[in-house]
Amino acid sequence: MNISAAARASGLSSKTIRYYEEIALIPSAARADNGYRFYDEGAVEGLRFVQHARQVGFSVEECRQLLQLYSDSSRHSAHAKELVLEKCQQIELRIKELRNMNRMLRKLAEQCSGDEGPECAILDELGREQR
Amino acid sequence: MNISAAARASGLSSKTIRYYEEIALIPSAARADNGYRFYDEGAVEGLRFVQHARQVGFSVEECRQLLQLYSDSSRHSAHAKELVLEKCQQIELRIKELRNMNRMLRKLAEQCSGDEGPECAILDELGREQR
DNA sequence: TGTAAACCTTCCAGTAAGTAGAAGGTCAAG
DNA sequence: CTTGACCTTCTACTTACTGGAAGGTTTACA
Repeated sequence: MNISAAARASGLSSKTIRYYEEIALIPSAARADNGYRFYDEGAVEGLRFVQHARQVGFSVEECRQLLQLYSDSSRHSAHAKELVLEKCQQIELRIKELRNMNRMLRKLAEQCSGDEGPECAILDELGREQR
Repeated sequence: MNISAAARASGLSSKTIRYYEEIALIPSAARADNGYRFYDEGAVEGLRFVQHARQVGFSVEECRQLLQLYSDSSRHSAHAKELVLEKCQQIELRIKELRNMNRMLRKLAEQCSGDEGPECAILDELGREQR
């Protein structure tokens, strides 16, 4: 399986796979005689693992930790669970922040007539002092 | 008012103010004889404007557009309102994405016993094929 | 046999929005 | 006169890739 097939199989792009190898997130791929990288099922599993972890919000560095756990036979599942629950909390916090922004934006939009005239409560409000 | 007072007054850091000047988001500050930047109320208003716009989720480039509107006497308030509502939608989309991630994370956490043993549904699941 | 498309390789540069730190000048207080 | 808190510019680092250039390989087709 060459890199673009591995990309299809894992949901990553070829570029991203090379990048992950470069930063040693994944081990260096084996090479064919012509210098092309090739991937077996085990290698693709590692790629998928990272893709899924990234997809649910883990950073690349966090993926590194998860991969270590993945290949550590003496791991405690509590450790993985802790990482997942912590990530949950981070995401919930971010959602709260975004909801707050949205509330402010809607308040701004409400105050603006949205017509052809130049007077605009949004722009006025953004320049004003208080919170 | 020197840069750190302007920073306090606007809610930005001195570093960020210099950065915004460097990328020409805000006009170059006036200079005192000693070479220090100084800011009058008008300049601080510009800084506050950007701080508020960033706070509600506009990118620096979007701030540039908003500042143009801000200083355009022939503007239509509809234009500002449109930018705000579009940003609302972007944020709502992002919230949906984050909620989806959270749902997946919670599902993973549920399946994991979270004990001292090595078998872990989270890690298994991340390496597995399907969605 | 030639060639064109579609792969692959490496390397360099750029993105967003700052932040950190170094080296050095200035100013106010005691 | 020194100490600390300012200020200046400059360079480099961050995150997680993405784009593109230059060049090698493989495969399909005329």
